[in-house]
Amino acid sequence: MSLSFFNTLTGKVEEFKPLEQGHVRMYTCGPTVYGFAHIGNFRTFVFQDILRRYLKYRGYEVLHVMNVTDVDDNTIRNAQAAGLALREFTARYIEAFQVDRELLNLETPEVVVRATDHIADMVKVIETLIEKGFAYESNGSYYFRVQSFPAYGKLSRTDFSGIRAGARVDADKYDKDSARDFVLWKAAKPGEPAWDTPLGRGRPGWHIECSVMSMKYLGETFDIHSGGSDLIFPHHENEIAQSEAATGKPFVRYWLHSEHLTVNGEKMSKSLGNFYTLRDLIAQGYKPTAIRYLLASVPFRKPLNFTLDGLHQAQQSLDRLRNFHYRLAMEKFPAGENPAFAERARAARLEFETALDDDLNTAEALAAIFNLIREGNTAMDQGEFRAGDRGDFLDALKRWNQIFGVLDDKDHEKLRKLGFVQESEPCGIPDGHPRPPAGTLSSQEIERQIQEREQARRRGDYARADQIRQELLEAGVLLEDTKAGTRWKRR
RNA sequence: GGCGCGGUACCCAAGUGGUAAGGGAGAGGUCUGCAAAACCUUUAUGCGGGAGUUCGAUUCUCCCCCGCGCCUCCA
Repeated sequence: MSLSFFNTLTGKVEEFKPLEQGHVRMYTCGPTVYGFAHIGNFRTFVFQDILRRYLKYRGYEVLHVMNVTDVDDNTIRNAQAAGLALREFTARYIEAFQVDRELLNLETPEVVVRATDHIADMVKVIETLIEKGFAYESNGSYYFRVQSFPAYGKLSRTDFSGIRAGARVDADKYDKDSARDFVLWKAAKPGEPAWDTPLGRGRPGWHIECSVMSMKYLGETFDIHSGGSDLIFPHHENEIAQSEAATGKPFVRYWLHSEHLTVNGEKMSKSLGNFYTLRDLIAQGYKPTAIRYLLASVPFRKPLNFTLDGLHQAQQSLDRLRNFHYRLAMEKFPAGENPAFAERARAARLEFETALDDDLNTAEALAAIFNLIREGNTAMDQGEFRAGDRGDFLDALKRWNQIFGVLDDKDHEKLRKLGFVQESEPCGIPDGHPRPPAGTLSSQEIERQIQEREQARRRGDYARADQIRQELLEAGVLLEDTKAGTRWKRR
């Protein structure tokens, strides 16, 4: 089976064929930087990350552009509330977003662009739309005339030909010819940031930035555009209208939309106030990789109901994965090899590739790797696994992890580096179980104490050995005595 | 009202016209100085309800029930 995606535009799963062989040009809608992103936002960003990783895995050269919306009603309002200039205010949350991305192991797109760096480009496209008769001016603002673009509604499968009864017009804010028309350029208001342009003094509307920046870096027609399902209408519908009206060419070939993250069965959103940021969860002692695992484990087109219990389960699953990886890497096996295991590892690889080829079915890809783990453990327990089989299994895990990006536990290092781990500060109590303070001991110190415990064990001083183990546990470090030696984990 | 998504074991969650992946949790077992951890085994005659098509449906069709999303703030 070849790589296929569900395309919102056609409503079907379609084989993916990029415009240019071997190259993929894709645009993803990034955050509006007026606060910390919440994990609902990150569900989409994790999906987009898995998408770009898998495209690369499949041998494509990926040119990925992501935008940052740094001017809109929300950013302006919050910047004013904070008493900061817009640019200064948004810079803080852009930085926070980058920190969160690093914690979640999200790859950096080839091009990251800010709306306010592209005002002139947007003005040019709006001028083109005016020249071609798709846009009009009203009280210093400019609007796209939806009626002039017959294909309007093709993405969201909505028929706008009839007059909608009860449609409300926000005429108190702006003057539009029709309720459906959307703003391209907003006339300056007192006290708001504004740019002096040939269109007059004002600021861009939200939708125009994505059209302009995507086409600037990717061309007038490109392969993939993705975002959360709430962007289908009106944002992406409007992008299509603006872009295709301006160029006369198809805008995007494959539209990919992720379903929402819910909490208690309701969409997680800032307006509902029912959201968790990454930082909220870290403060409660949860690991960023566990969050990534959870967000990645449900296929992107399925709703995902977020619970702390679910996050705990994700953490446990991740431990199982890492335990096997550790055992595979560290345990001593008899010399030789068993060809059946090389074949088994290869089969597992094909299974997860087939799963991901099918519209990025991450749940099946997980099943493929867990089946390999179980069979590997059994073979090791029964003494059938050979030293020469190690490489094949490691290779399968490594390839799987190129997509999932959760196998290595760098959480503690990253949290420390990024200033999240305070010396001697205890973790919270996430699920009713008290947790010992974590992060106060360096890896070197832990290793040293393990050495000391080993010596105590060898001379039969189990009282001392158990004391060290207990002390480490109280410092948030769990010891495991395995055949391959003593292993430690931070809790 | 229009459009769309979902309802699978205690929890999370795949999937197929031919008889239910995987993970968590629970239970049993193995290993270990001890404990912990780890590992193995095990847990749905059943896939929201009803009718139909079929040799056979959880999977297709129709009707119904429930939850959620979008319908110019929103990943």
